[in-house]
Amino acid sequence: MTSSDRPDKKAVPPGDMRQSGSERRPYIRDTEENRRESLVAAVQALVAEGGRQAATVRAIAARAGVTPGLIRHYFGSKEDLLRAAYVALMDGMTNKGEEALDSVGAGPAERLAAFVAAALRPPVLDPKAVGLWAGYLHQVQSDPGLLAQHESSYLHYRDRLQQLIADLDRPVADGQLRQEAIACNAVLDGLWLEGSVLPGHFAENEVIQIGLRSVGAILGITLAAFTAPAGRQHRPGEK
Amino acid sequence: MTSSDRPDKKAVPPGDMRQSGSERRPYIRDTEENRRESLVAAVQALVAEGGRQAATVRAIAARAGVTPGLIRHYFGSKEDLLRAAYVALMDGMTNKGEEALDSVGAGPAERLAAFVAAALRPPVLDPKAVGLWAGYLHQVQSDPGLLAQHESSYLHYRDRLQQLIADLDRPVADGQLRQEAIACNAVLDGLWLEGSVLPGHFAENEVIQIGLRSVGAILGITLAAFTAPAGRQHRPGEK
DNA sequence: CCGGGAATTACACGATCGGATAATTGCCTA
DNA sequence: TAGGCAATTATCCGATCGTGTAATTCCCGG
Repeated sequence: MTSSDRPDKKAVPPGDMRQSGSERRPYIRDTEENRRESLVAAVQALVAEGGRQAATVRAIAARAGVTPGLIRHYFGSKEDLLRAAYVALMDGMTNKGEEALDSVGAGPAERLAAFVAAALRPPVLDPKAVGLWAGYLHQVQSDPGLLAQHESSYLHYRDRLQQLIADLDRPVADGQLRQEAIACNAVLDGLWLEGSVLPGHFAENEVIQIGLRSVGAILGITLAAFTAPAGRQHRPGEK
Repeated sequence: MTSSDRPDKKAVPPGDMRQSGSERRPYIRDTEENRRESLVAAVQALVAEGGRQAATVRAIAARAGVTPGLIRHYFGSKEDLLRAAYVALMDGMTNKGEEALDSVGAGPAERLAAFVAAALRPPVLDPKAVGLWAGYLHQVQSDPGLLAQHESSYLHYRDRLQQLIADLDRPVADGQLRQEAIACNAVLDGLWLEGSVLPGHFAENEVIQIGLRSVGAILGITLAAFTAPAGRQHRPGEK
């Protein structure tokens, strides 16, 4: 439907890119790493915006600035590329929490609060991120390899959360930590979902405040209701 | 002349359905309502299992036991059918909570607990339901009509939850109910998500117990940790 | 500065998609 | 019970999908 991609035959190139005689498109060689990253980024952008159906080989190639043949050259097939893009997504998501812990003090409650807040603001809380996650859901449910990857990432994130909870100096019963981690993780997931799908229904930092208050209530403590640190945790390499 | 004398039609039927002479498939007339419901149900099943990409006109028709032409006959286009299926989905989801309240006592805490538990067990907590929801996410984000429908359903559900919270006899501050409703709704959403995507990671009724405990902690009360009522709330007309 | 080979593009093909239109048939009614 | 018409099916069509395969071009090592 998109008239932006080139038809199969060189019937009439739109006239904007290549003007005159049917000359072959010039190109520059690039490293394998760069090309793979470009293609993965293109897939993530397309899936986030329009779902899996929007990630056609021609659209991916156009977004990455190459021709469709490269997809098959660097990845065995379109399916392999989608798999690689999902793995890259999960790695990036889980790393965001770790990054938030680097630039904060050593107090257990403070660190937990920073972890919670990081999950409830961009770039994690973002309509694009939810779209990307949703676009991959069916593939995760059907592909055993991706399901294992998802389980691993989920448990890793939850274990990190549980460790932060355990670092608080509270008397805990047996098996209590696990259920608290599940509950707090659910709060983060739910707020992430609602805040991303329906932005505009929440005031600035309201989602973060609710998250901190709820996690604190579940754990029986009071988390610092500190508002946005405003640009402190921006790190090179992030968007 | 591409050796495809039979473009679309089954050049060689697998031999299971229609056997020999090309006789026209017999059919029975049905009411408009039944046909629409069949098509909507087929769409929901296909989207839940394989995402939007699996809901092709041919697959939908096959699932509904008709031929693709009927889709265009009863709905203007495939897109219109998908829209109708989404509206039906949201209506069904929000009604599930109301149904759970019909078969329970009048105590405010008891009613809230029933509402929470209903959201955390089948048919609401179900991998298919999450798949269906995810399959529609991009359409919701892009289609203004569907976004309005989603907002309406979401707010209706949250208001119902807030009303149940308000019915508890507690001293509440100004604006507290809204944030509590958002937080409790987030807990339900998050547990619904995790429990559906990763079944098997939680023991029987564990999700419900965590949900009751978390909602209780957020509201500062203690919800009855009652386990499964085991078949009491099954209602005629439910699947 | 110039060959050689890998990187990249170009092109073609079969499958399938959503949609349009014509043909047929089941069923209500008179 | 026969006629008529809406319901349903059958068939075709252009577009686009993913993927092979051949042609071309950039770039590095000598």
